Amino acid sequence: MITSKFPLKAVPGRGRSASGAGRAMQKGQQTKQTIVDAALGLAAQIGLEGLSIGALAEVTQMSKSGVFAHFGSREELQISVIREYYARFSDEVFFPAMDEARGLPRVRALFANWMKRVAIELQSGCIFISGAVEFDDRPGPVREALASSVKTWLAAMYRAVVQAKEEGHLLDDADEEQMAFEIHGLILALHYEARFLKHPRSIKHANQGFENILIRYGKAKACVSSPSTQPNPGSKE
Amino acid sequence: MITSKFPLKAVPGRGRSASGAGRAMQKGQQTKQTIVDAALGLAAQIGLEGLSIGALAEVTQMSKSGVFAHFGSREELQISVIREYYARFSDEVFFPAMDEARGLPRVRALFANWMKRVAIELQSGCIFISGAVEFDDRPGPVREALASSVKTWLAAMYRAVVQAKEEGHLLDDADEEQMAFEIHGLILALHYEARFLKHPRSIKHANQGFENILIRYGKAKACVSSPSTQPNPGSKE
DNA sequence: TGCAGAATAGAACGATCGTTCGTTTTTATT
DNA sequence: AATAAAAACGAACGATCGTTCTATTCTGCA
Repeated sequence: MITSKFPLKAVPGRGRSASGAGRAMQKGQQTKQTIVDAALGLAAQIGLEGLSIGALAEVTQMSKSGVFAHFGSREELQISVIREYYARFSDEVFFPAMDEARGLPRVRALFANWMKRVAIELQSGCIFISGAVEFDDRPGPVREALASSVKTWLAAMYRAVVQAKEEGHLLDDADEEQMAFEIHGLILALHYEARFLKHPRSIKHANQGFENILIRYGKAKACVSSPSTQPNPGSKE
Repeated sequence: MITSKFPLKAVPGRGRSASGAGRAMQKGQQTKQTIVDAALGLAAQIGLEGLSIGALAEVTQMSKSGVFAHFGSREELQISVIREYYARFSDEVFFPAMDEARGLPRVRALFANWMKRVAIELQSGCIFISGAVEFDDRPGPVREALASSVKTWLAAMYRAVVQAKEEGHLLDDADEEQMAFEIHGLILALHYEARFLKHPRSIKHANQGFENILIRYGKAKACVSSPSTQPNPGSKE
């Protein structure tokens, strides 16, 4: 399913056995990917903490110990799930938006893809959101892996906002960090009200909220809302 | 600790034993309150799903069965915790704000108290937020109790915004539902970035975000930010 | 001071959890 | 086809979970 490689992707060449110079490993990585896929779907519904090796074994039609052997611990399984989620998130949210022109168009694309990922897509939840709540008081490697992924993504969004200001799309007094915070809030409110409260107008509210942020921070001429018809897509990265 | 009664407070007169006309019940309710207090503190840290009767027994220095007997099921314990949280939330956020003048001052007070409750207060989390993530895919009476409490509170905030528009404090084209959504987003972003990411400027961002919402929706003359010095506190309710 | 009933304790249940270990099957290479 | 490593299984472990049951302690009222 995944089509490209990412900084946080699992490194293949770090097997536990120090014997030999790593010759054959095919079937293992393959079923491990199957397990992680199933785990990701499970974690999106019941959370990272709700992930159980027993339930995972049932879904994948394997034995508990067979599943367990691929990770060595439950925490390592959770971390693998986080890495996989980060990879898919990058694939669906970040990279497609890089095709848009630097500045406001790219910020628009990032927000739109983010929204699609968080609430519109399937009925599964976002583990960047559920995980934050589960691990905000629970230190350890899982929390660190999650926080690292989230920070990377939020920093990417922040960077896009900074570029928008550099490109002259935002007012001179625009606080980029503040703007990124408010955008984040819209996504969180969307996730909360759409998924938990089943509020039918959440998507509209999130979109309108984004436009309001642009009314506050954007220069008037840059506030047209058709991101797909940009005149100059070939600007350098 | 709780000083007043609330609509969602536990009803005292529904004991399980149908025998007799319910004469004496003092110690029971008292220790039940102790248990709920401890459970609330525990749930605020590890979530409603993380609540375990065993851990609760340890904290309260009671036996598991002794704790259990007060609720009859884990779900009933969770619901009791939700009711208690709702009561405290009302005490600390809603009712104090009712002393402020109808309209924008009251909206300001509600937001300020909400912020205090969610992030500034102790290091415990907000179960209205963590619970939403835990139960957004888990139907049942606990989810219903939680959603009911949250909806009651969000409706109260929405009502205050509607009143602010009625009082002429907001622009005529202001969408009250939209504005309440954006305010909710600020609180959620504050909770996320302060608690999980430990971001030091989250509180400032939330406050600034609120001011930005007022810039968008409020009439200029009503945008002064000193809610405690209102000229007419004696307007009718 | 008794006495009924409420409140708590204690032990045990079946289930599930993550994990360990020894064995067996499957895989990839010679 | 033979072989060694990798992969998966199956059973069991100690722990903890929510819950049930019976017995004991405590409380409030006559």
